[in-house]
Amino acid sequence: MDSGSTAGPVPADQRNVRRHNLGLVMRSISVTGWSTRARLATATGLTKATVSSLAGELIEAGLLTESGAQAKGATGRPGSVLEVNRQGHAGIGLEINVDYVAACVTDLGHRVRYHRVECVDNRTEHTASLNRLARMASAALRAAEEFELTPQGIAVAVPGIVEPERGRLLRAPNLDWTDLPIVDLLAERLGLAPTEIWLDNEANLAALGVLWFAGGSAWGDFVYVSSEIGVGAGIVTDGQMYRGARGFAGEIGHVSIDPSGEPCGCGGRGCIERYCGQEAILRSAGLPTDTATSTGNPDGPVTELLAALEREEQRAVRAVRRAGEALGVGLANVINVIDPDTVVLGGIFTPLAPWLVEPLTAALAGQAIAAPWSPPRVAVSSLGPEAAVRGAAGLVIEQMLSDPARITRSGQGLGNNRHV
Amino acid sequence: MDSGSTAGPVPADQRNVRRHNLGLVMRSISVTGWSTRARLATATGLTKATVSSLAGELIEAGLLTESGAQAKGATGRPGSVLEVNRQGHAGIGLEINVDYVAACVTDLGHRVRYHRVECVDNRTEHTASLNRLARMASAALRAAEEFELTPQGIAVAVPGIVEPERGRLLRAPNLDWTDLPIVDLLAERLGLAPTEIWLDNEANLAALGVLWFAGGSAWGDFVYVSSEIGVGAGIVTDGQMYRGARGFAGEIGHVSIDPSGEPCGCGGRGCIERYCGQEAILRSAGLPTDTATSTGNPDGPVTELLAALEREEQRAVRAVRRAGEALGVGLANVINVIDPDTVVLGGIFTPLAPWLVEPLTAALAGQAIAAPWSPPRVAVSSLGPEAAVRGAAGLVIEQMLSDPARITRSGQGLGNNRHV
DNA sequence: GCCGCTTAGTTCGGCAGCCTAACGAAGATG
DNA sequence: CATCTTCGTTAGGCTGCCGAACTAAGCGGC
Repeated sequence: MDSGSTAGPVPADQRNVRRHNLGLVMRSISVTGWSTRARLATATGLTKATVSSLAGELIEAGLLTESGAQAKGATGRPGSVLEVNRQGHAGIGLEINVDYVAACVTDLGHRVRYHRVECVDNRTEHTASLNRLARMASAALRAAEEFELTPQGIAVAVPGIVEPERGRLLRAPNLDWTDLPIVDLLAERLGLAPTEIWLDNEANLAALGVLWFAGGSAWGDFVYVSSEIGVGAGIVTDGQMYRGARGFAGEIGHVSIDPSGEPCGCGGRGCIERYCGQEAILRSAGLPTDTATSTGNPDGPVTELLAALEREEQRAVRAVRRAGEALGVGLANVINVIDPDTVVLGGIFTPLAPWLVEPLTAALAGQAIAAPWSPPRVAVSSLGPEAAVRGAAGLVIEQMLSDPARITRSGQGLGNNRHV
Repeated sequence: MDSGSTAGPVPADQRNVRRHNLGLVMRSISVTGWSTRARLATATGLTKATVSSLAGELIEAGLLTESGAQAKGATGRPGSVLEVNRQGHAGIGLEINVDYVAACVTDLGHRVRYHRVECVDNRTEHTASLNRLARMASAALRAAEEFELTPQGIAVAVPGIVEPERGRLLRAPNLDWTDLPIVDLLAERLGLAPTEIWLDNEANLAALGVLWFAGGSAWGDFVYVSSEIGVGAGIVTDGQMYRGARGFAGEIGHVSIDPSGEPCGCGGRGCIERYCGQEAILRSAGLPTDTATSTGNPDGPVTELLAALEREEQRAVRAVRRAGEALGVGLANVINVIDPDTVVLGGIFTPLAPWLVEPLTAALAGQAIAAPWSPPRVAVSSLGPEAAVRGAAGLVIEQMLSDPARITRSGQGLGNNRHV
């Protein structure tokens, strides 16, 4: 939860150079999985001498491991292999959503080592939900310990509008929660410092999850759109999340595609959510909309919808096609404004994609201004509803990758600040 | 036109530190107008020793001037005043728009030293327009020389979609120009290297113009929306332009507010431009839409519209109010997606603001999701149609401010590369 | 008018961190 | 076993920031 933001202009000195280059080496290894000092030198543009020094520091900090020599056979001395240390640090991701709570543990190699989901309706008193979340967090921390991983932070995804600097949830319409200092409440329950816990919007973190865990870097700048109970989007530019001035960016669910349309709970009319939200699709398909145990639940109404689609029931197919069309119209507007390379569909859009994509693409082609000579790419996330928790855990991991110096300096592991 | 973009990850060394700190000092002086070494040290967080060294280099490069001592009277030795050098380097801005061509010269202090507009219809063969533009550029260069300013670059604003890296105009619907290598064509006519000329979208540069020449830094992240013949927007985040993956960001004119609305030339339906463009407003006000000599022309139809509004003619007032409402509905969607602090109105919206803002604000309040607890601010640019040329000239200036090292190193002034 | 006080700017030595160059290490090849 | 190639380390040099000491310049008190 450390601000990390631009606290005004700041002078640079050699430490910045070091920090930058440590991150550079870490990143470079992270994308290819492994490397050697010589390879790193050519990949990063640094000299062998400097890479040696940087690598030494990263190994010291437990971020890299040196694992024997490179496969022999080639001419010349074989390099010694450097890998991201998968036995060292870890990130913890948590998620509260309308109808489930989830936790996961990820190692520095972006491997998911632990993952739990509990289906439960959180549209009630928030205390119970937070207690449950704290229990799951504790379990995840214990699991990490069993794997001999030292967690370096916790990130929490929530389906609402957030003030990341202060760790507050401002408003979650679909949970009916308002103005909750989630980071503080959770820190207290876990006995951790609030600076060790981050909070962000579910769609934003899901976008990052897709970026880091589903090959999203190949998509360039992209908009991740997902539907669960609500419809949200996360915008990724230049490998970074675009959060907007106050962190409200990506509220695509309440983009209007028909100003004279049906009124929405947000006060507006004709919001995308009214056409493409889970409930809207189910209703228009003539299926029950009992969302209490839907998304994560194999017996939920989404499963029923999928079954109906498989059976080619016309009402279901038409409902999904209409949703795709509406989404396309709304997304075209988004594309005209932010010009992404790709649109990525997630959440329940992932399983619905076979029926959704064609009408969506058609609508995009009609309205997106750049469409004629560079039509927007449409991709489907393979993560489905897991994207957000993974993104949360990934956030912690990525902080280590891009600023390894933090670990180099600070004491190791979560919760150590208590004793200072 | 130098790419400057991220050519992959790049190693950092002490030179980066120097570059950063040179920029820091330059920026710091630029915002306050003047400073002293001691003040700079506290303002930037650098030490006096370092600031001294940096200032020396900047003076050497002609970016700063040292002008006598600070006003006496206070206790202690008075500092010696450092100012941005207004007699040194300059930026040249050019603009081609539908019904005029403009040029301006700006000094390092963001002062406009020269400004010319010629009203002319450019919706014809582009050769004539480019010839005219080159003539105006030459005149501006001569003017700079007369002021003893050395131009460091030229930036060109065009009303269309652009590939900034290659300096090509891809498509300008309102000019009916397609795929023109404007930078190359202009460089040839002026005998300059293409790397000394930048090209960008008119709305983007206008947004920067507003940021740098009309106190826009107080607005935080903002969306600048202007209407001339078309309706365009520029998005400024963190003091920088948001260009999107391919530079098409901000094409707000073709955001749709009614998917069953009137068809638009872009292929879509119900585009904002059909409601808030200059022609649309004039037509719905029952005025002639002869745009050949409108925006820059005191006898043009916009002047007539303003006169009608002053006379409180109902048809004109209703037309503008309807435009404001439509713009509000469209902007609400934009705000929900990119969450700016402020919306800034420019172009012909500037004079229309007294009649436009109220219905616009009302529409925003109804549909923007964050409106209830932090309503979007609406501001009006004082620059009107001059914003884009100024932004273009400012772009050159800002490059010098944020990376003074470029000048420190390179030969002085435009066109010197010819002789290398 | 001299002396001390305060603030400004410079000089100098120290240190971090990158670079170049040279060198030892480890395997392949003949 | 000598030679070749590539890898990684070590030593020395340079850039650039910092801290501290020093000089500069104005003010005010006696």
